[in-house]
Amino acid sequence: MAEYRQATVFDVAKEAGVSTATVSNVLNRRDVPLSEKTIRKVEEAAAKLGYRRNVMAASLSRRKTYEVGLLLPGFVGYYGLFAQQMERTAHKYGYHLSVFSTDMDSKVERRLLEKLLERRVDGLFCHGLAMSGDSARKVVNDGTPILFFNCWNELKHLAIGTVNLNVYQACVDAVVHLHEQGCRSFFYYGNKRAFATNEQRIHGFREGLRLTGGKHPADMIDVEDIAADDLAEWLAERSEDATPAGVMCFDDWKAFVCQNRLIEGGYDVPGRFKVVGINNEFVAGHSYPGITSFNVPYEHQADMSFRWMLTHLGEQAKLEAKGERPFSPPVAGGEVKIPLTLVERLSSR
Amino acid sequence: MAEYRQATVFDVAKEAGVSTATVSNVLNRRDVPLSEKTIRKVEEAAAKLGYRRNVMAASLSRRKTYEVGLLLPGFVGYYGLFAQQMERTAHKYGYHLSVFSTDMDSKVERRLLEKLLERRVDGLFCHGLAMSGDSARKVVNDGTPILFFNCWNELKHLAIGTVNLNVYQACVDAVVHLHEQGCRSFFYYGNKRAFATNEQRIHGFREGLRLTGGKHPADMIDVEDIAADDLAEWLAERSEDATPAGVMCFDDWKAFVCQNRLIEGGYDVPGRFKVVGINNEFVAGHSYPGITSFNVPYEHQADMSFRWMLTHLGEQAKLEAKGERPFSPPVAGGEVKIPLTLVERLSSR
DNA sequence: TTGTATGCGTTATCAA
DNA sequence: TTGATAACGCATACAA
Repeated sequence: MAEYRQATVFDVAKEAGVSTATVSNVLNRRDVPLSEKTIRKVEEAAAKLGYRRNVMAASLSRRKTYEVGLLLPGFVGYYGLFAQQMERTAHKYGYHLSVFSTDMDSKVERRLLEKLLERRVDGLFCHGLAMSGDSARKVVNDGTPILFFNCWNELKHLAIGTVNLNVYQACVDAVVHLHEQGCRSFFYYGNKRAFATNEQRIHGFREGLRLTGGKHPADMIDVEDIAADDLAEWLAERSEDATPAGVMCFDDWKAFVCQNRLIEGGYDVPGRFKVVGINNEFVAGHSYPGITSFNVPYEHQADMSFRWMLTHLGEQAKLEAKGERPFSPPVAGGEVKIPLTLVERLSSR
Repeated sequence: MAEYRQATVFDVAKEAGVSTATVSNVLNRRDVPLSEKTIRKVEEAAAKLGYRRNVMAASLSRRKTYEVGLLLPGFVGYYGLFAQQMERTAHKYGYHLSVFSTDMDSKVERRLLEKLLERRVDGLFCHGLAMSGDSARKVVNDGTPILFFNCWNELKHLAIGTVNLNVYQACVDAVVHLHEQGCRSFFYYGNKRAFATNEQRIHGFREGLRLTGGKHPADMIDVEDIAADDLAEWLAERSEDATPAGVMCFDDWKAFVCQNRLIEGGYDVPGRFKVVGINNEFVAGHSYPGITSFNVPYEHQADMSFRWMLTHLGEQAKLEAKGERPFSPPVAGGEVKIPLTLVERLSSR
């Protein structure tokens, strides 16, 4: 129905018998003084006409979009859950979030970035795997603030800050945990294509080995080098039968694949092999055996990221209105580490 | 760096020594005739100044945003994968996609919808579970075209069309398949809270029972009524030991939970119980035993939806430019059924 | 083939 | 406390 033109401030102003400026003032609850009567008049007129503000016009006039971008390598697993939380957090602070997935394709990445800048997003949140150096410099040069999360490469110096899950520490903890559970040989099942986010885990894994005495046999596997079908055999050949071997995996999905291939091969989990993942996704909790993992405080990570960004954008007022204490970020360009917490399950008991 | 004001068409025009209209014409490759020379001049000027079009201004002037909304009940599993595909498809057709998750909360739904309408989206894609009647009517009344997917309730009559996965037929096929594999008793493990999308499956399940002779024992289970921990025992009590029982599940995640609880309870899958899911997610393919499921043609579903919407928006030209055959939608307000294809795995062999 | 002028719907700056 | 009015950046009918 309704081929009527949408009502504008102008229509509302006429209906209420005031000026457009007054309408705008009422509807945006500004700091200017307004009489109760005009407020009521305007609000009634707006309701009557079904007025709905035009975001384009407002953004154009205000020279601020209240839109932020989120650039991810993909949509599944951790990425999707983080996106969902970021969206909630954005709305909580009165922002609109545009989520894009680069599919790990640099052509796509460049195109999406261009789209984001054309939309004049007020700020950009970006996963370390989702942005190249060229793109990052383009954004900075454009004057758009960028905040990284899960970024461990040199690009982070271009950002206003970085919010990282402490996967390093998680891997340290995992090895220590596996050792406590009786493991005397260790494997890391990783994913080269995840670059720095993989290397962080490797560092943690090594540190864990060091802390547990130093000289247990250990080896690295990568999903790129060993087909899933060969995984169980590969692990069995390289580990003793007497004591359980611990397998630290890149994430829950790798752990899931690893554990299922082991079981398929007839190896007992957790008797012969113990498995640990990261992210504590649904699949970890509902597998049998349940997969030991690390819980991610999504809300905390998202809130931290957003408050940092808002502070940079000079929106402290907004934070305080939300009852949040004014956020004092770490050193500009610094890094915040979000701790992950171990969730023990049958796969490592 | 760069606290310069962003370059505008005006700046480009001055730099190139032409008018803003010419700049706009060149940059939008319109149907108007343009001399090679001015095209080059304008493009060089734009590149030199790092000009980037302002989407707000363009949308405002054009009275069209090239933005469409996608309203989902959540972000995980099928929803997330569909969102990712819709985003790709949107970009392919030159549109921007704003994805929102209602989290199955009607307050959230209303707020998000309002945001979408404020942004003057050209159209709205909406999951059947993500929109109430009031909201749907508000959208229609607003004049914004809406297209549903996976919607089986009466709301679909408010839409320009509906694109549904044929889960009914999938369930029919599943029961027939399980029967062929030797099952002589059947269960449907569903999810009441998914309303119509659950009922479609139930209808299919019943039809499958009818087709396979009619009088095999069968029963319904719902995730709301039976705790996952009790599931295995519940199923065992209600099925004979002599022949395998088939469990058709709402989706792969339910199948995953079901299968793992059965294995945990010491029941053989697929010997004692055979399990089938829907959606063919990663978890189905990489479980052990692999879970028989139904593959979803995401790209097809997304493309079909988009072309339907674009046709409604009068953008046939855009479709043809993309080399697509002009889409002739089914009856306006009609329903398209997307077939799912069985993927056999060990869980039902 | 190119330029002029106007409109798009808000917000913000003044002045009243 | 409220009202004119000038931006905001782009697209487009119409004129040249």
